[in-house]
This record gives sequence, structure tokens and C-alpha cells, in this order.
Amino acid sequence: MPSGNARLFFILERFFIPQTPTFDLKQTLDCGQVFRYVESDGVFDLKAGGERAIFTKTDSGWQVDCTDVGFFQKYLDFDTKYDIIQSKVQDKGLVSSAIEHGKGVHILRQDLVETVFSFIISQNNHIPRIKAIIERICDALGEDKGDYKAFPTVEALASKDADWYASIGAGYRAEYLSLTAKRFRDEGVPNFQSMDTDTARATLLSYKGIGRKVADCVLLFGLGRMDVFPTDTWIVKIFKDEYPKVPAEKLAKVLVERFGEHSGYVQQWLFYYKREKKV
DNA sequence: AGCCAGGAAGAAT
DNA sequence: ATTCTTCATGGC
Repeated sequence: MPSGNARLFFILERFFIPQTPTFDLKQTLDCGQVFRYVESDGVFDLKAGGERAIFTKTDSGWQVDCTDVGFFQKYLDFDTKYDIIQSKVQDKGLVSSAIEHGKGVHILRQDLVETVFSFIISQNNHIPRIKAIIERICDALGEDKGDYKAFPTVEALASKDADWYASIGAGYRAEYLSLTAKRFRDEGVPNFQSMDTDTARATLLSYKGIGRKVADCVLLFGLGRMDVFPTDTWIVKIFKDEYPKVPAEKLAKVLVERFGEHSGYVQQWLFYYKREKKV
């Protein structure tokens, strides 16, 4: 990929990410929050919304060749003081261990619509297959940017029926994707940003195919709400001894009460730790 | 060969 | 208000 950079004409801008203790690109991408990227020989190729970035390791951090520097600096969340948050939530136990393992994870500021569709697809699914389905949707419906495709517009997503989404391998989620796209087109995308977290969640839950877990992922990754604790099968496993027989939806509420305004960060550190180390 | 995946809907209890 | 069943698909 590095030798091919010169021939990728979409690259318009470049910036550098210095090496710091609280940012690790691989951890940030591999922790399960984002799907449209590939790694090859240590080079990361990431697409987000209509943008693209190539990350190449340097002696002092990362060189980023991308379509929009401002977009990716915001996307990668360099304004948040992760060192302060990490020191606040230390518990000398599981959370501290998870932070020690994943202290370089940032919560990405992803596009709302892309997050909605990505996490509808994610339900009861494997990550490699989630990536493949999203890629096929972008290939077919996304604006051609030359060397890559953008994530499709609502209009493009709504132009296809459930049978088409089934044909590209979405499985039983095909109907959810089609219905959601058409609602976004016909009713407009709700102004979630103006809503408090509970109202935004309730609105998300009104879409067929979005339950508590997907809604909380959208709130966290697509709306930057940290007062949520997406509770999937792995989180349930982590807390099954401490909270026996508590169903995921109720556990999500318990954990938000416990971790408060930093819930989203803690959730991601714990999730990544559990997935990697399987403790 | 089955088992299961960053769950959710609908039915049954 | 809780628990059970079913839902496509394919990587492992």
C-alpha cells in the first residue's frame, strides 16, 4: 500500500499523529466499534462516511494521508482528555486491568446514519460478515469517489427493497434495513442531537430492528453519548457473577448508574479486554 | 457437521 | 412484565 499511495488520487491532505500513551490506532479500530477498514502490512485503510484515510506508521506516530484533515481529527476524538477519564474510573480491579490493556482506545465520532445501519447489521452476526455486508452496500449504492465508495446517502439506501438487501447477504435483517432507510427518507432523519439521551433512545427503539443494544451503540458511536453502556453477550458474561441472572436490558441500566457519565468509555475498554483476553 | 455470532421481534407464559 | 423461539448467513 505505501508504494501505491502516489497513485491514489483521492489523497489530498496529510497530517501526523504523535505517539501518546492514550491513543493506539490498532486498538481503536479493532475494538469493535467500526467496520469499514482493512489492515495490510501495518498500514490501515479506513473509510468513514464519504471520507478515506491511509495510516502509515512512522518513528514518532502515524502519518495520515486522507481526504479531509479536519474531518479525521474530529473523528478520531483528539479533544477528549482520555488520561483524566482513565484516572477517574480506576477501580484497582477489572476496569483497571481493562484500561491497562486498552488504554489506547478512543471512541470514534462516527456518522449517525452509517452507525444505525452498521449496528442493525451487527445483530447476531460475526464481525467479518458484518464488514462484508457493509462493503457490498457501499459498493452498490455509495457515491463513486474514484478510488473508493462513500457510505450511501439515505436516498440511495431507500431506493432498495428488502429483497435486494437479502440478495447481498443481509439475512433476516434485510427488512429492517429497507424499512429504516425508507423511514429516514420519508420522515427525515430525526434530530437526535437535540434530544436528551433517553428521548433519543426511545426514538431509536421505534425503528423495527433496533433494540436496546443497537440503540445504545448508536448513541455511543454515532451521537457521542457517554451515558450509555451497550450490553451485549460479552458484557453479560463479564458481569454474570456480580449480577447473576440479570437480563441484558436491565444490566445496561444498572451499569449506567454505576459508571455514570463515563459509561461509554468503560464499556468499550471492558468489551475490548474481554474479546481479546477472554478473561 | 455443526456451532455461533457486539440481538430483536413476536409469541407464549 | 418476564421467558422462549425463531430468524439468514457463512466463518470457524
